[in-house]
Amino acid sequence: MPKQVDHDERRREIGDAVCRVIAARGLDTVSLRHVAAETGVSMGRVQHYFATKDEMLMFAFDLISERVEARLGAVHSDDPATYLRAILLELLPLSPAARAEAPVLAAFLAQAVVEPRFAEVLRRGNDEMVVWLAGLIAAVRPGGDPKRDAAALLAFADGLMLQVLIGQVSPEAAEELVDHQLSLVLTRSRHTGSGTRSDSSPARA
Amino acid sequence: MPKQVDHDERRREIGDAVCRVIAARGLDTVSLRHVAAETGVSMGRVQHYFATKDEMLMFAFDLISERVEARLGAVHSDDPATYLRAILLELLPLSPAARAEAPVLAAFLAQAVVEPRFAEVLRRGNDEMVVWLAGLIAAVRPGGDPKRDAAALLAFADGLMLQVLIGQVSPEAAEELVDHQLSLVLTRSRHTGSGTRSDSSPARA
DNA sequence: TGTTTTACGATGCGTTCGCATTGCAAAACG
DNA sequence: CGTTTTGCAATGCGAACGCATCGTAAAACA
Repeated sequence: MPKQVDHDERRREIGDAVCRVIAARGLDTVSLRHVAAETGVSMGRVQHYFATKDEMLMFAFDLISERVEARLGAVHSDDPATYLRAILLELLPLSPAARAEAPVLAAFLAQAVVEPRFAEVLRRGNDEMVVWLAGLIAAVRPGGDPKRDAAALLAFADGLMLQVLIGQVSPEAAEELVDHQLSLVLTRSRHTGSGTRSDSSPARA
Repeated sequence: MPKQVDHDERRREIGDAVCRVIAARGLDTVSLRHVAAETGVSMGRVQHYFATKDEMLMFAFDLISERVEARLGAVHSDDPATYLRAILLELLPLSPAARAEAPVLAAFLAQAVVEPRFAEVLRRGNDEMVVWLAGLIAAVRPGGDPKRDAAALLAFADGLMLQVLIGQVSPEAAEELVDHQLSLVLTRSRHTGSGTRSDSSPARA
């Protein structure tokens, strides 16, 4: 046999190329030939490490998921409010690493709308995030409904990520929006009731 | 010539089929043949009304954009807070119409990340929304930074739309989150400062 | 050292794609 | 009423696709 090769390492190389293709031109432009070219190897090699295109895409999905997770896990702070802020900012395409990964996440997020297999993985990750963030929120501001606040913050962060990606919101503005949103969530929100309804009309025409 | 036909009507029929294909199986599965089959006509007809696939997709994009706009325009209320709430809820896949359009929007949103032509249109629509919502916010709660609040609400709504689409958040929970978020934004937020920073450490590891 | 096994490059196959071309029935128009 | 124009179906073409197959250089193993 030829030189013993690190199987997982090779797979990561190819998976990384898949992510680059997705980030540069979209999930639908991923083909075995493009990925091979991006990796700088032959198509046969790609096929050697992935039986099907689908398996390759799933691997790439797991790969960026792990990377985002690692990036989030590397965030630390003793102060829960600072910690929370740092985590939210890490979800946005602000750092070079996040800027590289966010378009890939966005592509898989959209694909999850029509492919339940992706959606399931995303839901699991999001559920973990809700629990995590809720703990931090409760530490900063006891009482209220920390899980609800966490879910709202995550929706906000996801939407903001996309807005930054399409150039709707600048990185600086995004950071300011995060700070503002955090100040809203962390300062009060004691009540558990339904919120804002200020009259009883059906509000639709 | 054969029976005079309403050109725009035919184009809308086909564009509608494009949206259905996108919603059911994703933007990348759109092909002239699939669209023709979905419309129940021959491929030649599709080609007769759209010179290129790209033109067809752009038309479909404009089509759902107009529909969402129409849906938002149909919302009315005398009370600004109720009005604002109704608009935000209309952005979520809660009604049957919105449930049909949201997956299409999500697909184009993701495509906009790698195709600037889509991004530009989305940015314009979003800018209008910011101005619109900011006016309502200012009417409910004078002072503060209504444009910032509007931008934050839109990011929140976009993210929440996706979370509902992937089954992460139920429609009922989404409605409650909107109410909660509105109560946060509309009740106070007087300050203009940078927000939450609670210590001076860099917050990253 | 001979054998086997591994890691690939190369090539081919059947399908599907976007798009161009062609043909023709039918109705509007002179 | 014939001519022209329009609306479309049908078909063909080259490219790209995922995937299967085959061939082979090379290293681990006996």
